[in-house]
Amino acid sequence: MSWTDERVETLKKMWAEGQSASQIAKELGGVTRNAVIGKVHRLGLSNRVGGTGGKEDEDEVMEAPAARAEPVKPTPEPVAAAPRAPEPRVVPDRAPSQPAATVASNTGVAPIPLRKAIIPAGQPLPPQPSANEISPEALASVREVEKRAKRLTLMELTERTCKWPIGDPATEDFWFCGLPSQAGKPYCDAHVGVAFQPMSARRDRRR
DNA sequence: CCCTGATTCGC
DNA sequence: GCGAATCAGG
Repeated sequence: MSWTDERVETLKKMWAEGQSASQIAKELGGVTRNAVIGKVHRLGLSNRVGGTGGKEDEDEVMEAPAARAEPVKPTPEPVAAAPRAPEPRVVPDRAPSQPAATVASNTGVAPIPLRKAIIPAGQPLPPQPSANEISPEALASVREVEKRAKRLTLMELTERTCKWPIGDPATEDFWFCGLPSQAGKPYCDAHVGVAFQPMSARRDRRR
């Protein structure tokens, strides 16, 4: 494989989107993440944005919120014709017994009724009658994480990537979280927090 | 061990 | 220019 204009373009785009070198390599195919990183450097776009010089994979809740009232990434490109203004979010109907079981065997046929659970991606999330069984902390955490979701497709999921579905399965605005889910669990920490809850917590929150 | 990007250096 | 090997780190 060689770096055709098209492939370079994909590389630039994905790198700008914050995708990891390995993900870009997977997308392109025929190259390793090393190749991607090498190319990235040769293209002179090593520093993602701003140039914090920081490493990667910064967990937790940001660091040093100092003088920062503007988003870090202004998104230079308008992307395609994707009117993702409101960007509806689906709150998966989680159940300890078979959470998002539709994921594993998802053949495109998704639970349509979920559409009812669509909520606007607003800042304050008022106590919802249906989703109020989830702790506010967990919800906040999830929203935060989903911003940084790897946006994996069904095919890209592995044993250690979060399989939490995000978006509307009926549209193109659908992907899987994809963040690390190490402990052999199907979800990342944030989503595990929403998917699995202690019985006591559920009962306490119950009316 | 999983993963990340950064750098080196023979090709 | 390319990218595997290696380094440094979470």
